[in-house]
Amino acid sequence: MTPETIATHLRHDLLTGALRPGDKLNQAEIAARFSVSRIPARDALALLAAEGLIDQTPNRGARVLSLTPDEIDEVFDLRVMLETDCLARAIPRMTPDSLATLDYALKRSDVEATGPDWAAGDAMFHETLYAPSGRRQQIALIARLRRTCQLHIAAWRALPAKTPLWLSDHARLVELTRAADIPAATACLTDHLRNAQLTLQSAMAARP
Amino acid sequence: MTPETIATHLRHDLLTGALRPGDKLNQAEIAARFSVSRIPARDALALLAAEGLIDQTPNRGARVLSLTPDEIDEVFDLRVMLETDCLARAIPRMTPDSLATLDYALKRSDVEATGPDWAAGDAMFHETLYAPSGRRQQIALIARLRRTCQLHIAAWRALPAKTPLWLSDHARLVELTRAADIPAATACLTDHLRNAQLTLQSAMAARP
DNA sequence: CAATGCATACATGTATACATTTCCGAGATG
DNA sequence: CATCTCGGAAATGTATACATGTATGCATTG
Repeated sequence: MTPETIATHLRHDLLTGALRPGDKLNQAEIAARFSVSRIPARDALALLAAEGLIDQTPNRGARVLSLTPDEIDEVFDLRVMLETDCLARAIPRMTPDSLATLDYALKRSDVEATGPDWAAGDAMFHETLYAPSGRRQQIALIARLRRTCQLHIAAWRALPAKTPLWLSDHARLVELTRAADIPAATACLTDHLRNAQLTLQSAMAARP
Repeated sequence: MTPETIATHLRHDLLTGALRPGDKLNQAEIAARFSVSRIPARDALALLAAEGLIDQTPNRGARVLSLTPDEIDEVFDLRVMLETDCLARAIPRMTPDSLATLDYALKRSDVEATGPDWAAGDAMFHETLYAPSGRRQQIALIARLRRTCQLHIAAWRALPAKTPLWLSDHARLVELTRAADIPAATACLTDHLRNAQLTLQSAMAARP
């Protein structure tokens, strides 16, 4: 059981709502759960801290990242900026191959949408959408910001109710991408993200 | 000697060119240098990895981040996007107080510009410039990207020769910010960054 | 009764020792 | 002569034990 494996399990818990913002992560508990000493448990926490999913304070342990509504707005603004730019760069570089891969990703995310790991399918779809841009740094940054949002979305169960909506958004994104209509595609993506933002914000406002 | 302190020292070495991209970071050496066991040395490396300044590969140690010219271009593109946006948001929120602070930051960066830690002064100036935007996530992201560039700039000694140029850019940025001329200020900032990008690229091309 | 200080339990941080993996070069082999 | 294999040295990873720091409750005090 390596630190990466442990981090993967914990990441899953974080992104599915089993661990919620503000929750404390105890080294000894993690060590016991995975039958290792505290050292690899610490290493796993360091990995998650590097991804920005948890906050570590010296001598005070690790807590799940907890963003304020204002900070969440900020992150969504960043995502709109970075993701629309990435999509605009990806569209001119789409090949028949990458479009076929995208179709496949759409189908897969459709299937996973009703399961417990719907977020993984969503993330996979968007990664596939942006991949042809070839912007690895930017894509990694986007994935990171997406995860911090997903952390809160999962905790407030803010999206599953609107699954049909974002699935149709995805389908439309693929259409517009195939049509190489950059303005419409980026506008659609912006809408898609702003919707998620609103849904999350109202969920957080309803149950603080 | 805490891991944070060790990381601070190492970060200094990284951003001043004492440690260059691709260099290996040996846990035992770091531990010996700071008279601690390997555990805090490992923790310090984890902190630097979280900042994106080094790459860690399991069982194969840590190496200083080494970006390809293409990746550097990508990072500069991201910086232009994020920094101009941040500046555009900061300008309308400038107060007499923040402008005075900015003047002070300009003077300080001027003084430090000829010293060995010129980069710290540069970073401080830009942070002060963006601070009124109130966008903490964005500013943190910018600082991170700036550091990855600085890592390469220091290694190739790519900027010191052009110090007068970027100092005058800074002065002009303050002027335009005081005049609340957002288009001109963001254009100036874009130029400033593109110049740094070109200088670094040609330095890397000259001595690969 | 509120506030402060203290003691104890608990969590995190560090050192040492040992296990495992990787790296590098000597030697054999085709 | 090039390539492959193997062995030892060096580096990283992990477990255990101990040290240090933090938090919770209770007693004390104003």
